Amino acid sequence: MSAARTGWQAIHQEVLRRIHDRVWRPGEMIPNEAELAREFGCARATVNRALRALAESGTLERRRRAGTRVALHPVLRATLAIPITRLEIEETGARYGYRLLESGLAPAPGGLGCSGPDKALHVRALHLADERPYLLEDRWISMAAVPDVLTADLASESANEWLVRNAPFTDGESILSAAVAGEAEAALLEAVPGAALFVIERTTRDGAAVITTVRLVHAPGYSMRMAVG
Amino acid sequence: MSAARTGWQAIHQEVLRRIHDRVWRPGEMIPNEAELAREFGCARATVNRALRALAESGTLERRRRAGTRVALHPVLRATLAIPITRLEIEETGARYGYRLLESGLAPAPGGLGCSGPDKALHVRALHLADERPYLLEDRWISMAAVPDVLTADLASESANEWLVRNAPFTDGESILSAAVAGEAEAALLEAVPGAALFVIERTTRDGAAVITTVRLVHAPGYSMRMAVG
DNA sequence: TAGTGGTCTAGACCACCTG
DNA sequence: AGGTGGTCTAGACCACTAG
Repeated sequence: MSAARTGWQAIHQEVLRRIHDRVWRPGEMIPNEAELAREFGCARATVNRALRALAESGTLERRRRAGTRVALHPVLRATLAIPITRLEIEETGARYGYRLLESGLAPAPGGLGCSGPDKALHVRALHLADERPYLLEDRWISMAAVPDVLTADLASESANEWLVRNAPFTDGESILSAAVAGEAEAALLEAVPGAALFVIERTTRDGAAVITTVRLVHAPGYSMRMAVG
Repeated sequence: MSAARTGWQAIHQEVLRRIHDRVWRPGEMIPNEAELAREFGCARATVNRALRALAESGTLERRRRAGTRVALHPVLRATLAIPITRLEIEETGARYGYRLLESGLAPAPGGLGCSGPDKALHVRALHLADERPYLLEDRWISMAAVPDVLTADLASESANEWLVRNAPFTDGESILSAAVAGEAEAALLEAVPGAALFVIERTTRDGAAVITTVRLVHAPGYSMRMAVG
């Protein structure tokens, strides 16, 4: 198990047990750090280490002066690892394939960049698993933010992978949704028109500047697994 | 900003800057804690605090004896808050509505429980936003794990909400996918048959015992936003 | 303004693992 | 075998905020 007989993990575990067993109920205050340190016979810093971990995971709510309480709405946080598409496919044991469909400069669409009509690189590509369509990628890359992308050979390496290695970013967001396959998409993904497709639209930024916006359309049958807890 | 002139957050920020500016490149080793402590003029524990945070976010990889290196594949972790459905709807400013469709005991389906054919409570319900269908919930609740659920009034409070308050869990998983609306689902969600629906299948456990398995089918147009970074 | 968590320190010992 | 991160300690000061 993840048990620990000593140290901050033991305290972490014991606090979790008390919450689980309703010794400390949601919304209730728990003793302060000094008190718990006395109870567990350790330094306050050790208690702090355990309670901080529980606060970071959303189990506890801590505020100076106000003290520590059990979170009222156990805000579940699901964590999702977003790998490079090639690795995602190879991890399933399938052979990875990649086909560049289209690549060219074009005026950037609305969302990309902030200062007027920037130039952008528009790339469409298909990722394959065991020679079968797996993911359709439709991407805009800001030339202002990543001019070097012109030197990349996007026929042999996906924009996804090149960007991960060469375009540092600070933050971004993803929007997940479901969409019906149109005729064009269906043909590329070897699906029937009308099939349900899992779509991810992701934007990544470096500070305020948008680096890239991408629409990822998965072949039918795709599902995304997330751990909870 | 999230800047900090002193303390571990300053070190956290400076390390991020060096990675971002490619002073330390992906896969490269960085100086050990003692060295950095000398450079920054602080205690080793302070450096440890900063580097540990970066390791937890996947930016650094740390191993005893081997040292600390910049993560090779910046494993993006997207965090998703899973609120109570009622709160999720109310946060958009819409009026929340709830309609219990069906509730009854039945032999548990395959995945639920581990020891033979357990009894389970099968609940189907519809969540509404501004009187319009928002989410169709089809849930199995293990009677072995949560016998008290029989005392709940699932006509006035959703199983979702009752479970969050009364059935502590330790872990679980969610699977996201896209599905085509069948006739029955379409009717309930006031959608056209053939529409693309966003589906979440979630299982939560308490230790080894499954508490509940639920299939959540969202009305067309639903999307889920996740922060990246 | 007093009490709480947040952080830092200097030192120490330990667990792990690579070379 | 020895160096690395992981952790603990005892004490101190600081930052925030409820009352």
